[in-house]
Amino acid sequence: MIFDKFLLGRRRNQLTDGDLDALEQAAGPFRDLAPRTTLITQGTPVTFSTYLVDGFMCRYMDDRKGERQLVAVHVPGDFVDLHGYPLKRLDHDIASINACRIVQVPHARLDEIMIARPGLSKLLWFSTLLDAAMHREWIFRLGRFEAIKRIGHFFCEIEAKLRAVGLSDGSSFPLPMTQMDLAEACGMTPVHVNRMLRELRERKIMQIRANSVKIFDLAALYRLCEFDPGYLYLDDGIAQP
Amino acid sequence: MIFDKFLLGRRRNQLTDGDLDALEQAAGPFRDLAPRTTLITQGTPVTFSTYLVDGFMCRYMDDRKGERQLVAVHVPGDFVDLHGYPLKRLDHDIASINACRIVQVPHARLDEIMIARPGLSKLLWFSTLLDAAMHREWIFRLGRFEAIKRIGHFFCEIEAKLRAVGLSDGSSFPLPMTQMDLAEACGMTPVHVNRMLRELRERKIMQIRANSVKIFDLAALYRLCEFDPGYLYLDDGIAQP
DNA sequence: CGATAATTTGATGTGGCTCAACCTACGTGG
DNA sequence: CCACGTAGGTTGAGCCACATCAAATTATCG
Repeated sequence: MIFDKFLLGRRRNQLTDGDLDALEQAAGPFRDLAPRTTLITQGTPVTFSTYLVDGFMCRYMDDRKGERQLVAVHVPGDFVDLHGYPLKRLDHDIASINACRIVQVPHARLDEIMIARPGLSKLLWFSTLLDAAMHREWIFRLGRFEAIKRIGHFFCEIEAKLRAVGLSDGSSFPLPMTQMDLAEACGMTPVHVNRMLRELRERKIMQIRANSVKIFDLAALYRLCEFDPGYLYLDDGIAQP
Repeated sequence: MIFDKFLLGRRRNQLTDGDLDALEQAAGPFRDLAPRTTLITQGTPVTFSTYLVDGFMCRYMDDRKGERQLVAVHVPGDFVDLHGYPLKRLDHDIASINACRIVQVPHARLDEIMIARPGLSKLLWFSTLLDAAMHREWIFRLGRFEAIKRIGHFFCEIEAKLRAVGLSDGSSFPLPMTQMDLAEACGMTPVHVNRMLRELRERKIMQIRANSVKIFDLAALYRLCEFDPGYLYLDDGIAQP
């Protein structure tokens, strides 16, 4: 079962057995990625899409001075660059954060799915729009939140996504990101990330160390960052604080 | 010809006459919207999607204190909330900026298109992913650019989009946004927007007044904001500075 | 165990915010 | 056709959140 986490927590029940079979048939073999490996470079034409089986990946853009901004962080069960199928080339880079396992689906196979399986096609489309919804929330966060809320909100999102696929129990979860990574995700400097993490720790809300996050008070974290998981389009009951 | 601007400048030639007919058949009658009218409210289930024939619209989210962040600005030829079709409800509000003309397409008709026209379906999917690509650029802009580049980059994007549908000649175009709107789009205060606009004026790069933007030196503007229109997925030759 | 990456802390600078006033354009009604 | 109200735009003064720079401390791993 390669796609056992795909859309888990989100309309998974609309995937028929036939749909799942079609996906499994379309997928290539498992591939392992070393940590911090660039998989796709901006602008290069792409002919397959990548599904993340295990590990964490990210998408990012660099400016002229080499300053990096993450635009997405991906967890197991995510179709990392399914948007590359209609787009044909990507406007950003994609890389692993830690050691990852992926499978790749050739776009030619997706063409067959588009013709034969409109229901599955619509769900694939839906999954790319989830990313767009998260993009919007990131815009909101960067445009209107101060540093501590930006960081906190980011953790809320990752926690909710991981919970949906069974990788968080609401009080702790793995996260192989450095403070530099967090800074690149939240539009701030690593130094300031460090100070904000200290504040979250001192306020007994949460703590991050050794690639693992501990949440002491998820309700307080939600409150602090005005977190409302509606934009993640999760099935009811998932991601309550 | 309702959809004469749809995907103009972007793979328009992949739309067959049959595809266009199917779209025209699916669309309801013209509808006129007064300026500053909310069309869709966050969270409400949607059963149709809106295509913008004329005017400017925007999508936005508000925080607890009522501070607003725009997440997209739409121009004629945009399918404003096509993403509502797979998503079924929206995570943000949609409103007109000035007086707009729209048509609406029931989602039931899009279901028929998904079954009968995989090629058109893929182009519709593509058009929603254009918005996602713009979202990513907004994230980048908010996370890594200082105020003057944020504003300038926003103008570059709007100009390029308008040029693709024939509404800008590269040196001037209509834009019915107030400085407050610009502030909400660029994650800053109206006061600071005003100062940055003054700087752009004094540096003889561009000027905005009476709902109209004049660009004195587009190449300089591109240079200032590191603008690269690649993420707009325009056909070659459009949007050169 | 030494090299290297990551985290932590302090001191100082500044871009953009806040608050407050004033100015200008424009639509409406007397 | 002018008086007035209102929305939008402009400017100044002071302040603060976050950046920058620099250095020390602590993990991590071959």
